[in-house]
Amino acid sequence: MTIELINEDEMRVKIFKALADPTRLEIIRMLYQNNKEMTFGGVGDKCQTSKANISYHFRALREAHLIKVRKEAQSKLVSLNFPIFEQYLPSFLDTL
Amino acid sequence: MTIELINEDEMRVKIFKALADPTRLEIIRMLYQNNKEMTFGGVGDKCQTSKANISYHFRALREAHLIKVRKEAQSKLVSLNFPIFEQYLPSFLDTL
DNA sequence: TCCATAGTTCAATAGTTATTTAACTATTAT
DNA sequence: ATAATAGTTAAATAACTATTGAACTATGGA
Repeated sequence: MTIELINEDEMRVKIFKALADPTRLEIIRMLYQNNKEMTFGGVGDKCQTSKANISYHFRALREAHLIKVRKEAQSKLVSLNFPIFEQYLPSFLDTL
Repeated sequence: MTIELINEDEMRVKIFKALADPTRLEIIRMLYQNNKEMTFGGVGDKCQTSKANISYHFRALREAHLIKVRKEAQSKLVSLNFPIFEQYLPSFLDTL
């Protein structure tokens, strides 16, 4: 567990890069509209791309702190990290 | 003057790409805080990079419809396109 | 007309990003 | 122990992005 020391604009750049992709926008929208935790697989099934690619996109979202992930059995459960959206993009989710 | 036909998510991707850069964030913040039209040169002077590069960044912002530009004499005057921020990123500017 | 100012465009380059395939780890069930 | 399920990692590749310097266009002033 390493500590990241980045300033607010670096954070914004990371967040905007993470959101600047159709697949990742689709994931965010899915999580917002389902309004509950989903498995990586459950999300990935609805995006037509490889599981390796989904894993790549989840990493980008996680590194931007836009999602929270916890492990349960073989699966990983993912949900939106609302406070980050509140801080950096208030009301954005409602525009989706 | 060509017409662009892009859907909302393509628009979001374009906007997020445009904002995912420190120089462009700096420009947006400057325009927001100055709260008035500025010349390209006036903005560029405060960003330490070449005028060619500033021109490149302004193009990215303009293509994402985040700024409005009008020509006056030799100069170009730039200002924020508030309705787009309102539609796609409500309240974002206030977080800067 | 000639010069200065304000921006754009082009080509080159270095770095980054998205995607695929294949091989890997971890957990659960038989 | 083996197999199935769920996800990660690595290498390769193609496409895209940011930056620079030089050459260019357009406008205004001496």
